Amino acid sequence: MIGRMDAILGLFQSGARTLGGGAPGGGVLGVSEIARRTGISKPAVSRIAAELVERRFLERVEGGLRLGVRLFELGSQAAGPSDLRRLAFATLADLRSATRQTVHLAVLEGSDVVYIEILRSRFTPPLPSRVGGRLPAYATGVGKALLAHLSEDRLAEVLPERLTPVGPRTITDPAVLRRHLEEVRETGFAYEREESAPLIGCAAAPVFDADDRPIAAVSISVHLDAVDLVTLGAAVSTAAHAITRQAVQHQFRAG
Amino acid sequence: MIGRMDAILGLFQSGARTLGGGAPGGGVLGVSEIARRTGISKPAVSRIAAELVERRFLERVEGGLRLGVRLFELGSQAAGPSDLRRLAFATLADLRSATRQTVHLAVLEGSDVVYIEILRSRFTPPLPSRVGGRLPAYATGVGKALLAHLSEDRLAEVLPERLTPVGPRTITDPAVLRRHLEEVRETGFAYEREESAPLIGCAAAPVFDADDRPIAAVSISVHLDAVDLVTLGAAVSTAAHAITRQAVQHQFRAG
DNA sequence: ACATGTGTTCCGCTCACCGAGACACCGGCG
DNA sequence: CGCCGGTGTCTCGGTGAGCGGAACACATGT
Repeated sequence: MIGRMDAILGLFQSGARTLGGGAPGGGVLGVSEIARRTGISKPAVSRIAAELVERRFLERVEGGLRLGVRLFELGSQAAGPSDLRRLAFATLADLRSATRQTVHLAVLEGSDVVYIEILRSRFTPPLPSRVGGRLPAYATGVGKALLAHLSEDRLAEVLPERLTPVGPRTITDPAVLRRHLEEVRETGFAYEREESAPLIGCAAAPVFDADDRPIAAVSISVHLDAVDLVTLGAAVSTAAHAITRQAVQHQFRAG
Repeated sequence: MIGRMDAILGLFQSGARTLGGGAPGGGVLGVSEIARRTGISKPAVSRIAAELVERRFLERVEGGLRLGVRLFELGSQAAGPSDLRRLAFATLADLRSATRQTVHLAVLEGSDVVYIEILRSRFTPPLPSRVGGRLPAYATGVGKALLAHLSEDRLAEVLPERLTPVGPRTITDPAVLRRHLEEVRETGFAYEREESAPLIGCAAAPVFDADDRPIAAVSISVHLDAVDLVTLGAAVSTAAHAITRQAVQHQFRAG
């Protein structure tokens, strides 16, 4: 049963949602704990885990199991993210050296945002984001840049009815968020102040494919009183446009 | 059935073994083709694929299926490779700037070598290796550095009885390989000339964990008549030792 | 019109997977 | 020592999930 396997593997990445105090050591879980958290019987977990270990989807280590090298292999070959990453790298690097701040590239996945690439800067305080990590879309700059360009019904099915705060000033009122997204659509870029992490703000802009569907978003994160967000918005917009051009040229399509 | 899913996903990465003429566009396969290549019935493939798409392990694109963003997420969180990568990065970067050549970090996976990190150099001709890609261990420098330090029985179960050539001068005689590995064990580093790719050679050295089990290997690849391999062997050895120290310090264990 | 490819749906049979329970093992505590 | 609470694995009988042949709908090209 694939669903069960999915549930099991999901536990290992759930740590990514708890970005704040997440253990960077890499999640190690035991059979019993997995059984408890997923509701699957212990024998079943043991059996499935054994098979996943055999195929290197999991790895046995002292104290339990963790994600295996096979997933690393498959993940590095996932065409969507990898292509986008390669395609955008030069532009992102330019953006970082121009602004001297940390640059993010992310895609929308369900109601979350998944980080595809992160170019860190010494001049930006360390951020909890990780490549491959998730954050609720409505709480991040990249997320809002993407949400703003969804069709009304797509947006409805993607947005949770309850917005739970992840930063000091996360928007929790859906109506406020709607108004916010409209503004993003008009100005062409999104900004965010302390909605995902304390003292951190960012400006973000969407990247489109040939059919004008949003496929990703770029952002620059800064310590809030360091730089003017509007100036950054301009920079991030031109970078996003540049990546859009390359995406179109390489016939990159939305999933 | 997990085995079937594994077989299906495996098809998408099999391209990595055909490094030479591999399509970098990212493999796109149709249901029928998957059914043909795996021997699974078409309805079964359709069903399994549908479920994998739903869970984002696969992605529907024009013309078929390809690896999905979920694998990217899981892969980036696979603790083993990611930790090793982070741990070794600074040393590898130093090694590259010291030698001005392309640097590889790889682990052993079955009888293949899987590349964990690649730092490319302008001064080395472009190589077919990719992060997450595989190559038979016996045909690469990193592979031989790792094989040399396996126990006799581990080696026996890992080595295929028929060594098929992948480069102009791949070693195909098991006896020759054994002698070669012994030499590697004595000198502490491995070298390779045109065994994996034409005109390319490399020097490689193993990284150990606290129990002296080999966990990874570092290599420097060069255009053959550019640099002396023995000099590189010294450089790569000291780098490997440095990474070993860090691995021990961080209590990194072999899978 | 046909032939040949694609991918999905129907449906009855069967065997692989499930989970309760028992088991072996470990370390802590009295 | 025995007892406990924890871990992970094994046995085993009953059952439902997943299997594949066949038929289907939809694109191609001739």
